[in-house]
Amino acid sequence: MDEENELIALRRKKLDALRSKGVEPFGAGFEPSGSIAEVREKFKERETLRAAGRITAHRDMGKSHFLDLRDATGRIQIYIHAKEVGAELVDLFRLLDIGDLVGIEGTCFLTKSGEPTIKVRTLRMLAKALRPLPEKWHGLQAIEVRYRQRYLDLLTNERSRFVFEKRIAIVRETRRFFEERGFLEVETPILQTIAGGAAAEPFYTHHKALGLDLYLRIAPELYLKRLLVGGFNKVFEISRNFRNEGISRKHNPEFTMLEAYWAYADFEKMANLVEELITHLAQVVCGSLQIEHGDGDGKITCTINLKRPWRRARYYDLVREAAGKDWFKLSSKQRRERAIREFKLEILPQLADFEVTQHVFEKLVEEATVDPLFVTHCPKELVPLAKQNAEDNSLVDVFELIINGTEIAPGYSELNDPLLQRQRLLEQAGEETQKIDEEFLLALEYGMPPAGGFGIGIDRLTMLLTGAESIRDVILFPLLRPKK
RNA sequence: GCACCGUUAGCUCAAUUGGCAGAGCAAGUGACUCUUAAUCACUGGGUUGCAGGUUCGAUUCCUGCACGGUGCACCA
Repeated sequence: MDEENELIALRRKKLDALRSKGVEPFGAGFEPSGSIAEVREKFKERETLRAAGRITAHRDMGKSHFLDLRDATGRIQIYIHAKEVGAELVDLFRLLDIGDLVGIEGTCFLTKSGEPTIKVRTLRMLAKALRPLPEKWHGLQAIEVRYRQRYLDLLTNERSRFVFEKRIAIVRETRRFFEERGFLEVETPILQTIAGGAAAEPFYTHHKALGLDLYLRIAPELYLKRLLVGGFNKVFEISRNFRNEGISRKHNPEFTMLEAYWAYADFEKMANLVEELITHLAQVVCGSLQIEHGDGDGKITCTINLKRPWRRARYYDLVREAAGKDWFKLSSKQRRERAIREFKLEILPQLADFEVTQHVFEKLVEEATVDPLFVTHCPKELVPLAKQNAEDNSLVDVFELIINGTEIAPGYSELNDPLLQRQRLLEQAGEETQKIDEEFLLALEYGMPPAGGFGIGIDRLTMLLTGAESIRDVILFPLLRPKK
């Protein structure tokens, strides 16, 4: 079908014409004087420079032609004059299209309007584009195509490229942050026989030679803790996790997680570390602690203030603030009535009391939070892998960091009692005792130092720092159904 | 999985109540020796996502399907 398209047919004809002239349309081995930004820096009138890039515009003046040559670093204008170059180059030039990749060599000069321009002396075809690029002014708008053919999005939408450059900077700076503090970056298995460390539906796969069913990890946690047992006292991993769940604005089936563990630290120390990390990233990546989020038209809808210190508050206090001072004095029935009538929540009758409270918390506290908030001392039912609070056994020593209505990072004082850990995992597994990671429990029995740990979803953090409203805008190739 | 919305030229978008499917960019031809969203003239380009239905007539109304978006559900 596409082969019938006249635009493609024409370009194929030009491709054939190039070959019949003995010009290879997909060249190799061109050495430019640098990236186009570097070429602009080296630009000096009458100097000879070489540049490589994609032709993105062609302004035809008859005998004079101006073209824009672009790469990710910038744009430079090149110039060809029909009477000042040989017939061979003119012929070659006629077969160029917008979108082609070329390498040129020529002399620097300034046009009368002062534009740095290279007058082409030789031109090498590097790659003929057989399909036209999206329109130059509006760029590529179709959301689906931007995800499916991300290269077109990156090529035509500067904003999109900035988002991914920021994401790259976030990962790079995160590594530097941890290395400066003596943390070791480690790699742990993605293929696991038991998908532990979180409660999520895993993907499964199979190893042929071993005849072994395997899962893709849902979290690296249980392996990082084995390393704490092994004496690596400060470790972190930036890793892809896989969860076989629904896709949404905030969920992609594969996503990138940062997890860090620090022996002898506790959840409060980890909260400090998270605060330092995120403010550092905001400073380096955004140059500011005021993060603006806007709607599609660029109107600013909210400003997140990351200035330290961040508020820390206990779970029960926050619930009382939002749901009423008397909330925990109410009967189970009264709470349900209030949740349904006043807070307009859907509360199914089979929910436990703590789940009713959690629903209220999510709606009234979480969704309303803009600036960073550490929620601490959660009820233990919500977080079974954390240490119990020394003064109140119904609470655990954890924080949940909330920014802009989203859970950004949970952190714990990690449970290191192997017997209690076994009990919690058993409670969680219920009937499915095969899901208990015995190797992990074995490791704990050798003694794991008390430690603080936390996890941050890199994707959601990138959303926060770039103002992206969808996780697909911060993942280069988000999962989509194949197009038939 | 459920609900709502969307899908028109290579790209960005129009199309009145159901009445000849259009524009800009891109493309082709021509003009122009400094343009830069170049300009000017002319030309080509469409199975309106796919399959049905209603109708004299469907981009428009109805049904089903595909893909996407948003919300819900799922998501220690």
